[in-house]
Amino acid sequence: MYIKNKDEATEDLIKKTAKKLFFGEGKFNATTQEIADAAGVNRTLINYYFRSRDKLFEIVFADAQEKEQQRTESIVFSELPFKAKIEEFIDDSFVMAKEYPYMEIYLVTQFNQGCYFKDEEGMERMLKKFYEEVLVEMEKGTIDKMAPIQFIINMVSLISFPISMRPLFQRTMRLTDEEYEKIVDDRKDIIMNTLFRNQNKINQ
Amino acid sequence: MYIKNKDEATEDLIKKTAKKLFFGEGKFNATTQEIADAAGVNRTLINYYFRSRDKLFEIVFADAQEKEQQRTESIVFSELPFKAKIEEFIDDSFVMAKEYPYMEIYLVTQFNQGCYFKDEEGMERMLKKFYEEVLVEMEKGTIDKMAPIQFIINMVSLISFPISMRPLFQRTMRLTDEEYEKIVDDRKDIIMNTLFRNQNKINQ
DNA sequence: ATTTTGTTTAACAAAAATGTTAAACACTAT
DNA sequence: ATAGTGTTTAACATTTTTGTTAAACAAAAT
Repeated sequence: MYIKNKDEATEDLIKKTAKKLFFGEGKFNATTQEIADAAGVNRTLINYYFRSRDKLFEIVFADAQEKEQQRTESIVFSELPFKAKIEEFIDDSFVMAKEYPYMEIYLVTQFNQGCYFKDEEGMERMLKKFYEEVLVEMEKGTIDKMAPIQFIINMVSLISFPISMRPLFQRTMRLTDEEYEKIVDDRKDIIMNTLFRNQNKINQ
Repeated sequence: MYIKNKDEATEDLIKKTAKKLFFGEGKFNATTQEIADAAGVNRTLINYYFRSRDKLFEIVFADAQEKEQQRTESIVFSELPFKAKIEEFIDDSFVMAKEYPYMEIYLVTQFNQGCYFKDEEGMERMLKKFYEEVLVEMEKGTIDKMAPIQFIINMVSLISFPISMRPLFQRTMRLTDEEYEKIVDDRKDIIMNTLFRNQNKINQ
C-alpha cells in the first residue's frame, strides 16, 4: 500500500493554506489558483482531494466551527471558578486571534450566506451551563444583575471586537503594529475590570 | 436637454440597491447580474453608469465611509455633554444598524483587501477632540482611568459587535428575531451602565 | 521487472462573470 | 415632424474561474 503520509501531507497542506488565507489574512474570496499558489501545489489537486472549491470551503468552515466550540466547551466545563474561566477565555481568545484574526468575521460572513450550524446540541448544553453560572455570580453580586445573555454579549464583544476589527481600528486610529499589540495586551485587565464592576481592581 | 431626473434615478437606484445588498443583506459577493436583478434594471446599465463593477464598489465603499464619519463627527462636535453624546451615539448606531446591519463588517472586509482611507484629517481632528473629553471625564471620576483608546474600544465594541455578529449570535443562541430585537433594545442602558461604572444606574 | 495503486501534471472543456458595441428607444427642443 | 440627446437593450466578445480527463509519474507489492 502507498505511504499514507504523502497524500495526507498535501491534503492537509491545502487545508492549512486555505485556513491561513481565510482566517489569517482575511482573503475570503481567494480563488483555487491563489490557494494552490500559496500552498505551492498544482491547482487541480484541490479538485483531486476536495472534489470542488465549495467542498473545500465547507470543510474549512466546519473545522473552524468545531474548533471554536471545543475551545469554548473545554473552558466552560472545566473545574475553574467563574472568574478564572473568563480569564482563561480571554487569554485563549487572544492566542487564537494571533494566528487567525479573521476567523470570527469569516464565520459571520458565511452565516450571512446561509450556512447551517454544526453541533447545535453541544452548544445548547454549554450555554445552559454558563447561563447558570452567570446567574449565581449575579446573586453573589460579583457582576451586575442583567439578563445573562447581555453579560455574555458584553464579554464576547469586549474580547472579539477589537480583534475582528483590527484593520479598521488600526487604520482609523493610525496605530502601528506595536502600538496595537500593546493595546491588546493591556485589554485583559480592562475587560476584567469592566465586566466585574471594578471590585478588587486588578491593575491599581 | 434631457430630464435630469431619469438618469439620476437609475444611477441612484443601482447605488441604493448595491448598498441594500451589501450592507443590508450581507451579500458582499453579489455579481453585477444579481445587483441588476435586485434593482430591476439591465445589467449593462451598471457599466453605462459606473464603467465597471469595481468602480461601483469603490463608490459605494467611499459613500459608506463618508456617511459613518459624518455621523460620528456631528455627534462629537455637538454641544451635548459627554454622557449625552454617548447616548446619542448609541441611539444613532442602532438606527443605522436597523437598515444596514452589515455595514461595519463590510468596511472591515474591504480594508482587509487593501483599501485606502478617505478623510484622514477629519478623522484625526475628531479623535483628538474625543480623547480630550474622555480624559476630562476620567479626571472627574465619571469613568475609570485607562488609556482613552481603551475606553473608545470598549464603547464601540459594546455597541457594534452585537450588530455585526447578529447572524452568528442569533443562530448560536437560538433566538427569534423578536427576542434579538428585544435584546438590542435593552442594550442601551446596559452599555451606559457598563461604561459609567454604574453610578446613577439608569435601570433600577 | 512489471503490475498495481495512488499522486501529480498539463491540456482541454465548461461555466460564470464582466465588458463592449451598435442598434433601438424615449423624450424634448427646434 | 425630425434632429438631437441621453438612455436602455440585446448580441457579442473577453476574461476569469472552475472542473475534467488522460497521460506521466513515483513508490511498493507481486
